[in-house]
Amino acid sequence: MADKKKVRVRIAPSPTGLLHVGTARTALFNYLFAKKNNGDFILRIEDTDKERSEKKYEEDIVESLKWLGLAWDEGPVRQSERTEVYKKYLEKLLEGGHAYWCFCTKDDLEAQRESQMTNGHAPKYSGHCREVSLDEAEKRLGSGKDAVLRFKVQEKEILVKDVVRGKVQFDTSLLGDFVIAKSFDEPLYNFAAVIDDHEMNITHVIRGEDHLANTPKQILIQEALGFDRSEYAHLPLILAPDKSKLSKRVGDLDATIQSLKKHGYMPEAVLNFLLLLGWNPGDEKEAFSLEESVKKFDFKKVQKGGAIFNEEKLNWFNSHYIREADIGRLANMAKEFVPKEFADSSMFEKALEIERERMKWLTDFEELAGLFFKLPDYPASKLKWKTSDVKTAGKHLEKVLGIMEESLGNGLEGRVMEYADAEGRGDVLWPLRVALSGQEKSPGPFEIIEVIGREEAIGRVKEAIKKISK
RNA sequence: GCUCCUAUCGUCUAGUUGGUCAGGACGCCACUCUCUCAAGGUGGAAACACCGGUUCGAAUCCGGUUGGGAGCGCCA
Repeated sequence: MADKKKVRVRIAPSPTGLLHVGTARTALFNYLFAKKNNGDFILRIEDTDKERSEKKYEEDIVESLKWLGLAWDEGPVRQSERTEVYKKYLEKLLEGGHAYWCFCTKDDLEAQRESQMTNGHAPKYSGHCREVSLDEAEKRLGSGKDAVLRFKVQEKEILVKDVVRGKVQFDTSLLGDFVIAKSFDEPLYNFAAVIDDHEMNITHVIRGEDHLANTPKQILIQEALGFDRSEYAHLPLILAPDKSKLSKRVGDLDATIQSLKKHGYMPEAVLNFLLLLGWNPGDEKEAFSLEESVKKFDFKKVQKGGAIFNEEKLNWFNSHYIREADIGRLANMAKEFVPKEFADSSMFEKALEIERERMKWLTDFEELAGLFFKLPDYPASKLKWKTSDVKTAGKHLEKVLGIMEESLGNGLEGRVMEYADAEGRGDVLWPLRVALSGQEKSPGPFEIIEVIGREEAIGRVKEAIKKISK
């Protein structure tokens, strides 16, 4: 049958920290590839390390992925709940002579590693326990000796066909017998990942380049177990501005999704930014919704070199999406970042609509929009237009006040503008706007009136006139 | 040290089979719009790491050099 296997990919983070932006991008590319091919995207929690894994981090992974909108089709599957599965294969490997018990102590291994390094060799396990027979090993185990399971590495050349990198060759004689489990109940990453990818019918392993060196080890295990080899795609790394692997912080941001969320970034901005880090659509379009990305995505356009995390560009995407977003949706997101009295106010959405084009982050709203809710205190001198004086400002304000009091319904803006055009826009509009906002920089006077209402506006103008006459 | 990966503006990148004023975006600068700010519009500065080859012609093909990164765990 020539039927192609259904595409199945996975994102497999370990819950040892908050979801990293690098992991998020890997998740995105997995998601895009899966959806593009009508395949499945699976979430697998790699929590075999009991000491370092924490439930709260798993929760963060789930929450962050949801926030980004990267919906998975299966999972979360936890490796910690699959020890029986791994045990079965561990036994099989042991029986087949592909693995053996190793009784070497950590100290011995450490000393070995160091001497190898100083002698200019790649650190590699000596194979010391390789010849210990299974009977003998079990005897020692029975007498309470500590041991780990090592994989017997067959020395050979392995050619990996990587979707983004092309052919990559490895010499496994450099590897040394690596540890695949601390015990029957404690499998380690390279082993557990292979078992799961097989059992879950993963067709394409899409992951960060930092895993490239693990690939030959995993292929060796696959071969020993008679598994099919999956397709591999190793994504370039996201780099910090100093070109090192992006680990902890970028500016005052943590390199985690949670940190981005807290700083007032929109999920679509983060996604769009991550999408263009190491991938390009082949044309000059830059703004992509998740749906559009799915249609456009292609591994041929994935970059090979690492990409620096450019905060400025992320910021640009963010302000772009703040301006573009559906106002109701934006309001919902912005509510988390403003005082309750703002969020509950009937002015909230109108104010947001006006201030959104000035916002770089959702967190900007509170400061920008404060003037709507409470007129800031300001000195009378601020009402003076640059080519004029305070007294003239007062005169114009009196006149505008008159117009405002007369214009009950519409027509206010037209009439004020008519007056302003006659008297000089700056002379009229500047004092008006400062009277309404109390600030040198603000939205236009009519926008402010639209938000705070005519009555409040009249009050503020009267206050300005009072300030001047004092 | 060893193995692997990688190399176009400051940054993200376009550049299918060699011929482009080396294109776009972010950022930066100028101008413009404008009562201010922001947004918008227009324009500008800004790159093929280096050295050799192959060729009439190389960012593109080949070789080397240098730089950068990752990995080398009883972490993932």
